Parts: sequence; structure tokens; C-alpha cells
Amino acid sequence: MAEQSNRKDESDELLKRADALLTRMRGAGTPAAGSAAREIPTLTEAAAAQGTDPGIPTLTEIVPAERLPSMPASTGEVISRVQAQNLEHTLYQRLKRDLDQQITQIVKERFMPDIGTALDAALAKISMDVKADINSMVRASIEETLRAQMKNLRKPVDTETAPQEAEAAAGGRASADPSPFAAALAKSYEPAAIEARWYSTWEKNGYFRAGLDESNPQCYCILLPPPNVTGTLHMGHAFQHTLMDALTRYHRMRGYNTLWQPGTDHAGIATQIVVERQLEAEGISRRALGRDAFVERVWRWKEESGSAITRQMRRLGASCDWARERFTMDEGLSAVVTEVFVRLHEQGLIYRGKRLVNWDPVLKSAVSDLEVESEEEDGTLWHIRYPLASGAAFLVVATTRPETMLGDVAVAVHPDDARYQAYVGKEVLLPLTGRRIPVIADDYVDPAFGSGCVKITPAHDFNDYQVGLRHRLEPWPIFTLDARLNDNAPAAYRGLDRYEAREKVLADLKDQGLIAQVVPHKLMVPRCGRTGAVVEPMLTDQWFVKMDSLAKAGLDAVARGEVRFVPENWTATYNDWLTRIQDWCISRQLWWGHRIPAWYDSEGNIFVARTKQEAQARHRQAMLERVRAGVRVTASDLRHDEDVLDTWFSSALWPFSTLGWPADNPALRMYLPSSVLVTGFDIIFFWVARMVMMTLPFTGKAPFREVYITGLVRDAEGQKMSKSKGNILDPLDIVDGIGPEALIEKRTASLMDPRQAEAIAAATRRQYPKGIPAFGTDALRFTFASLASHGRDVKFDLSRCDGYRNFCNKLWNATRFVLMNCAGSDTGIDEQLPVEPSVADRWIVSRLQRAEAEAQRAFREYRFDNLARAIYELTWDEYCDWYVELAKVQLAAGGEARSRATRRTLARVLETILRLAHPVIPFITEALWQKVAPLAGKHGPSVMLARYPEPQREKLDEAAEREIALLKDLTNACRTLRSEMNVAPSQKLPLLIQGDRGRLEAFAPYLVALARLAEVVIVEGPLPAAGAPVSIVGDYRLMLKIEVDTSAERERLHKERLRLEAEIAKAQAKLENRDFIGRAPPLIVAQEKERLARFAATLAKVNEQLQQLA
RNA sequence: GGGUGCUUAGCUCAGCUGGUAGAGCGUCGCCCUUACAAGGCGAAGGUCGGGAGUUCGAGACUCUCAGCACCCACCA
Repeated sequence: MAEQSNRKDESDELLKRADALLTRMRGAGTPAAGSAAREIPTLTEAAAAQGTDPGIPTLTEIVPAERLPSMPASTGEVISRVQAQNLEHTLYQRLKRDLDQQITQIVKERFMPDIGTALDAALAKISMDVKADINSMVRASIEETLRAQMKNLRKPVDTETAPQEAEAAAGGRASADPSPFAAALAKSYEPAAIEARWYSTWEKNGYFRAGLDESNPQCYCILLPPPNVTGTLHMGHAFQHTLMDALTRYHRMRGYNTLWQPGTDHAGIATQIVVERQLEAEGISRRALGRDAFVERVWRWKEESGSAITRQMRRLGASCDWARERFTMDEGLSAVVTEVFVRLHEQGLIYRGKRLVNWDPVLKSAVSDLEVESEEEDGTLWHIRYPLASGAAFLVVATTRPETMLGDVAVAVHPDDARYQAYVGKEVLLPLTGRRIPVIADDYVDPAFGSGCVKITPAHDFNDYQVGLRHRLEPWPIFTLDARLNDNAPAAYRGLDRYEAREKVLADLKDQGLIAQVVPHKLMVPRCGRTGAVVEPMLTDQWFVKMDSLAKAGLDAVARGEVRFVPENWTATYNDWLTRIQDWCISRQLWWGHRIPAWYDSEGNIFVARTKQEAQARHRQAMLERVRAGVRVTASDLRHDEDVLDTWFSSALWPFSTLGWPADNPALRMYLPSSVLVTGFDIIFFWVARMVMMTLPFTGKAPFREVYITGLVRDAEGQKMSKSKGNILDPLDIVDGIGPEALIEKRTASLMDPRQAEAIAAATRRQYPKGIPAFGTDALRFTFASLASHGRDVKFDLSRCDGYRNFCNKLWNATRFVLMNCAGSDTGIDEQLPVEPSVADRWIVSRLQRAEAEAQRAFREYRFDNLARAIYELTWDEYCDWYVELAKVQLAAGGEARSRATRRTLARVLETILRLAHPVIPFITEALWQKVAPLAGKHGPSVMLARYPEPQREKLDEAAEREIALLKDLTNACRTLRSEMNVAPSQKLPLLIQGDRGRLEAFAPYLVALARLAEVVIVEGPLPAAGAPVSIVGDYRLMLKIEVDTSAERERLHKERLRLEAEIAKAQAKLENRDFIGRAPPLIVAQEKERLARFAATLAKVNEQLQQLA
């Protein structure tokens, strides 16, 4: 089926037809329709008309006037390109929101009803998918309008051919009035506006397309773990997709051939269940509908909801090659599935047989071991007496599932168990059935548990099955496929459900006095991961893949290092599973999935073939041979196997089925093995290991070189996000924001258990009283990156998003600053002109080199947290906090060459930062790069096509780094001094510094500006004594020269001095008084002396302070 | 029962081959300084889960104990 690839064509086709219809109606169509249709403008007309044609609504009719940006009057005023871009951008943003709605509205209102209905249906059908196309139509229209507008607005000078002049003219105004360039970027960062604009541009221009240049030896490929086709994007996807997109964009920018292979999975069980529920809601049963109709129905559901997840991925900026999108049930991929099945069967690696499998009685299908999830539940251990056939004695067996006793074929004891040795080989009478069953001895029995006797039910227990095989006991199945008792059970129990049977068995045993003991017991209950039904081991005919040789190859591939896990410790998990693997049950008794390519004749012979024709041919061949051998045969038609394959069977083939295998082609040659698989640990077994095992034998190559295992995304409390817990977050709600009511509505809708709704609503209200603000895609992606450290689950905390949105805002504003100062000015693009880089310029370039090296290492090691940090710190802590501030000083004071160097550095470093950050935050970097790149001498349609910076070690300038470190220290020391001295922020003071005069003279202007000083006074020799504390930084001693108003302080100190002097005088007088000395006790005299000394000391301090203030 | 992680500031987490404990958010104080209040400057806050060992020196290495989380296998 080519539905996927046809979708876009279909949409285009519909649009075209709609357009054609419009044109016809507008033209010489039927008179009635013609007049009505004349009122409906094309988008271009709507945007361009502006009231020129009374028959066509103007822009303001479609969009309320107050929503339109003010347009300059058409008076021949000069408009700069930046202005025009800005105008276009704003206009586009505001229009975009309203237009498609408005158009639909107008169409509805003004079209004749019959056509209207048809078009309505068409619009409704395409509206979602076509949004992007409408966007580009709107864009095109607006571009057209603006071009027309600019013709009127522009001076005769053509800015296209003389951009320097035009920019210079605008730049000249910028110095006096920065508005043109401030306006070039909105005052603050608004993600929605940017994001809407760029994705379609990238996609339209084919930037995501796979590189197929075979002369380039560097190829980079990531396989998207195909999400469920009918699913929606959750936080785990968003997290992993962010990392994959960053990796893809990084390597694309490094010049690799790049492919991010997208696609979706048919997700057999999950999808079938969803559609079955829909049918139930309509009161239709799947079986009543019939297989073909049901499958048809699932396809329809897939068509309706199938693109939801890929639309969401686009919102996150995922740069997949959508043209190569695949679906596991596409014709091509289905053919690969059949081919692989047939080949494996030919090699004897697929077989069919009656085996004990995990059976879901609700789904009525086998499920694989992996799909069974055991959970501890409270149960009971019943001790039941089995009377010996020979006499009055009993053997007591313990069981948690008494109903299965009806299928018992033996009682087992441990061979060394002295208590029971006498009974081995004897028989017991199985209660309720009257069957006689043997007592056997087997190591499997744990004498310490229960009574030491185990009932053996081979047909419904995996361990018992093994015991049965060892002792050649015939299994005695007692359940039907929906877990009711079958005819092997005594008549009284037939038809009962397994739990009803349990009750009845227990009651009957009790009546017969055969229950010896009832003990509460915790046990693990195996449930199907999908339906939650308790799984019943069941003997059924199923298809299996023989795993031993495949597993061996899978283990070897990892051991040889062909596939490497990151972090490495997952290798152990992988190895452990593969060494203990059992044969893989691949048949499912479902309707939605790949039909097993096997046919049966009336005698039950199996013919595995690629097509029915092939199977028939083999059948005829076999019959001929038997006829020749003289066997009588009856002709019969072949019956197709009813079962479908496990979803994971087709997923296991993903690495080569998506690349056009088995046909040799460039993509297969270049992108297998793929570079890295990014996924969660939860599908190492389901998918990762199976891809390794299936890809190796069919292609001789590993499916991927590395497997990066991400953590799981949990909520802020560390809980797993799940619908039933009501703690799910939709990544797009973080991007776009959501109100509290809508969020609660979302979380409580379609709950399995509606009683939880209230608790969830309350918890949600508590946690998000105001809902979730819009953070934008970039902030979300940056957050994911920063949380992606190794070996840890991710507790998703919205406050981190907050921080990273602020980062985006910082980047935005830094760019505004650079544009204000550099746009229209000389940024040193002409290498002939003299430049005079300062130590600050050299420093920031050096820091940039370090950050680039760190980023490169982070990508190599999948340390996205370090990557995010490197970018964050460089941008904020170095570039914005320091370099930009230093640059202000240089621009204010420097000569022409120094200013040119400063602007050059400002622009070039920012431009590099934008490229550096682009893999993580693609949207904002693209928007800003468009403005910054020309200033840095770079040109190109997209930052995506610009090369990622290569770190160049030799450019590290440690001398400059030391100098700036010193300058930072000095600045901080000044700030400390100011705060210690309680100097008002507005107050400027001179700073006295003693130290290397040459350096200080270089630092002085920066210090004056950054530390808000009046001047820097360089002091030879020791610093003069003064009131301020002295700071020491390295070899430098510095102090503020306080010239603040100290009169109040002086007055206070003066008063204090007077008081002290008075006290001292009094004390001295006392001590000089002979009467006092003579009569007072010595202790008192000593005290008085102490007092005097204390006063004297305090007075000395006060005097010192006064002197300092003076 | 087997395995794998984790335990560092109020919260979320960094901390590479052992060498003076870090970031973001939150809190508090002062500033609406001409890119940015989604900002700037500053401050408080930690015997790095407990114990032992190796070492001149341990958040890091070894052992042990405890707690938390997850995976696998299971005793009927």
C-alpha cells in the first residue's frame, strides 16, 4: 500500500481541484454561481487587493484592522530590507492564525450550498494535513504583496543591487535612532512566531532529504524507532527525538551524508484493540463484522489518525527525511516480511508446532514472553489432600490454582525427600475426577516449600510442562481458548470460567474434607501487558523462530564490538537475555498484521511460500510425487494460515526493510549499518536485540554501530508518566502552553477508571494552578538535552524549561544588541581594512574554541547535558556577561580599527554560537542566523547548510584568557569593595590601585565602565591610608577613594570621641583620687583600670576611623 | 534468587584518570545601568546515605551496612 507516500499528493490534488473550481466559478460559469464566487478572493487577491477592486474583499475585511500591523503609507518613503523583512514577518504571523479559518468561513458563507457542502467535506478532510501548505500559500501571497508594496515604497535606488548603500543609509539612522534595527527583532523572544515560519521552509527546500553522494565516505544514519501509527507523541518520544534530531543536524552540518529514517509501526495488538473498542462503542463486534471488513476499518482508522504523530514531530523540529517515510504494513515492507519469513523457514529457523505458550484468553491470542508482565498480588495457598489409590493415606499438595488440579497428570516429590520416598511409583486418586495419577520424583520440587508435594499440570504450567516431558506424561488440557473448562474436565465443571471453576472445585473439595490448610500467600500473577488479562499457559499450534543460532550471532556481534552500547552497562542486560533466550513465538491470532505466508492442504500439509501461486505449485509438485509413489491423493484448495505475525517481527527488519532491501541500492550501501540507535532500555529485548539478530544473517551487517540507551522520562515526583496516574504531559502543551481547565480535561478524558478523575483533577490543579505557560520548542529541546546525562532516568521539571526559555531570550537579546551595533556598520568583512583586536577579542575567540571542542566531545560521547552546558555557559557567562560588556567599552572609546575589530568579533562569535547551538535549538538559531550571518560575512539560505564549527586548538590564547581572568577578578573586587563600603549604585568613585602600570592602563577603561568607577588612579608605592577596606587580587592592591559625604559618619564618630574622652577623664580623675585609691577594694580599682584601658582602646579606633574619613 | 543503577545545597542534577565541593531553579538583600526585569550584582545554604579500609590526601578507589528505583527469573 502506498497510502503514506500518496497522502501529500492527494492533498495537493485536492487543493488544485479546489483552486480550479474557484477559477471556473469566478469565470464564465453559471451566472448564479459566478456572481457568488466573484466575491471569493484567492489568497493572493485577498492580500494584495487593499481595496483596489470593490468586488474583492480587502485584507481588512478578512482580518480585523486592529490585527494588522501598521503599514507605512505609500508615499515613496524609504524602506530598508530589514524593515521589509520585519514587516513581512509580523504580517505573516498575524495573518497566518486567522486566514485559514477565515477562508473556510467565507467559503461556507458565500458558496452555493451544494458546492459548499462538497468543498466543506474536502476542506474538513484535508484541513489538518494541509495546514502547512496553506501556510506556504499565505506566505507566497504575502511575499507577493510585499514585493508590490516595496515597489511603491522604495526609492529609485535598488537595494538588491546596492545593499551596502541601503543598509548604510538605514544604519546611519540607527545610530541616532535605533528603531529600525530594534524593530528588526521583536523586543522579546516569541517562539511561536519563529517556529511556525521555519519548519516548512526547511522541509520545502529539501534540507532533510537523505544525502546520497556515494563519493562522500562519511555517512550518518539514525533510524527512528517507529512509533505506533495511531499513537500520539509523549514525553519519551519528544526526549529521544530531540537527541536524534540534534545528532542528525550536527552531522548534517559536519558535511556527512545524512539520513534520519522516519516511519510508523502498525502495532498489531495495540491498534486492533483500539479499533475493537471503537466498534464496541458502536455496538458492533469484530467477529460479526468479519475479517476483511475489520481490517478495512483499521486501515481507515490508520488513515485518519496516522499522521498525528508525524505532525507532532514536525512541531518539535525533527529533521527526518519525510520523503522516505515508511509504514511497517506498506507493500514494500510487507514483501520484505514475507521474504524473510520464507527464507528463515527454508533455513529451518522458523517452524510450526504445538507448544505451551502464553495465551491471553481475552484477546484469544498467543503473546510472547516479553509481553507478559508479572505483578505480585495477594493470593491463597490451598493445601489439598490427594488420597492414595492403595489405601487411606493422603498426599497433601499445595497450590495457588486449585482449578488446575482437574488437569493434573502426576504428583511430584523431591527424589531425596525421605518423607515421600515410599510413595514414589505409587498412584494417587485425583479427587473430583476419579483419575489415577502416578507419584513421581523430580529435582524440580523444593522440599521446603508447602508440603513438599507438587501437583503436575503440564498443559497449563511451564514448569510442569518440562516435568511432564521428562517423565513422558501426556498433558491433560482442561481449558478452552477463552479459559473455560473443556470436555476433559468432569461434566459438572464444563463450561465454567476458570474462576468460577476454582470456587466450585474448592467447595467440592471442602465437602469431601480434602482441604487440609488454607494459607494466605503472595504470588506473582502474569498478565498480558496490553489487555491486563491473566495469561493462561495453553497448548496451541504456533509458529516459532529458532533462536539459538541467531542469538549466538547477536552475542558475537556485540562481543566483537560491531554493536556498542552507550552506556556500556546495558551490554550485560543484552547478553544476559540472549544467553537465556527461548524460541520466539511469532504467530498471533489477530487480524491486524502481516498474514503468515503459509498455506495448508486438506491433509494439513504446510506450504510456506511468497505467494499463493507459489504455494499451489509446491502443492501440485508434492501431490505428483505422491501419485508417482502410488499414494492416492485428493485434490483440494489451499487454505491460507489465519494468523498474523508479531508486530516485532516486522520491526526487527526495520534497519534494512526501510532501505530497499533486498535490491541493492545506494541507500542500503551507505546507511547500513546505521550510526546509532537512540532508544529506551525497555525495548532492548523487544526490538534492539531482534534487529541485531535479524539484520546480521540477511545483510551480513550489523543494524547499527552504537545503541544509545536513554533514561525514561518521569514526572517531577519521579513517577512513571502514565494515563492512569494522570500525570502525563503532552510535549506540545509545553511548547504551546495550556490552560488549567484544558489540562485537567485532557488528563481525565477517557480514563480506564473514571473514579480517578477527581483525584487527578485536584492534583493537577495543585501542581499547575495556572496551567502551563508556552515555552516554545527550543526551550523544551534545550531542557531535554540538559537533562540527558547517562545512566539516570529523567525527572522532568518544568522549572528547568523556564531557565532555558530565559536562555533563548538571552540569546535573542544578545542578537538584538549585536544588530543594533553592527548592522549597517563595518564589521570587518573586508580583510584589507585594518583591525586592532583587543585582549578581550582574543579571549572570547579562545573561549569559543574551547566550547567548540567541548561540544564536539559531548556529541561523540552522547553527553547532551555537557553539550547544553557548554553552549549555555559560553553564551551567557562569557559572551553576554563579559564580552558584550567589554565590547561596549571598546565601541565607546576605541578608534576605527578597534571598533571594527570589536564589531567583527561580536558578529563572528555570535554567528558561531548560533551554528553551535543549532542542533539543539534549531528554530531560534535559524531565525537569528538569518540576521547575523551577513554581518559575519556568511551567506546562505539556512544555518542548516552552514558548516558546524571545527575547533582549532592552535587558536587557544591562554595569555588572553589569563588577562581577562585577571580583569574579571579586579572587577569583582571593585564590586565587593563598593558593597562593603555601602556605596550607592549611582555613586561613582575613583579607584586606587597599586600594581603593574602597563596592565592597569589597559584595564582602566573596562574597570571604569564595569565597576561603575569614576576613574582608576594608579598608585606608585603603598596605598595611602584611607577609610576603605583594601582588596588584594594577585599582585594588585586596590581600594576605593571615598569622597562620599562622610559628614554624618564623622559627626557620629566625633560625638563618640567626646563621650569617650569624657569617660576617660572621669576614670582618670577617679584613679588619681587618693580617697578612692585608698578606700575602694582592690577589685573595684582593677575594674576601673580595665574600664579606662577599654575606653582608651576604643578611642584610638575612633580616632583612626576619623582620620581615614578625613 | 540473579542483575543494574541511584543516595552530593530547600528542589533537579553535574562533578572526567583521587588534589581547595559546582550549576540551574528556589530563598534573601540591593539595583527598572541606554540588548535583555524572561535582566544585573551580591549573600546565605553541603561533616557528598552510615561505617571501615587503601592513601600524604577520598565525593571519586576497595569492602561493608542501610535506603530507594528498575530489570530478569521464579516455589507449586
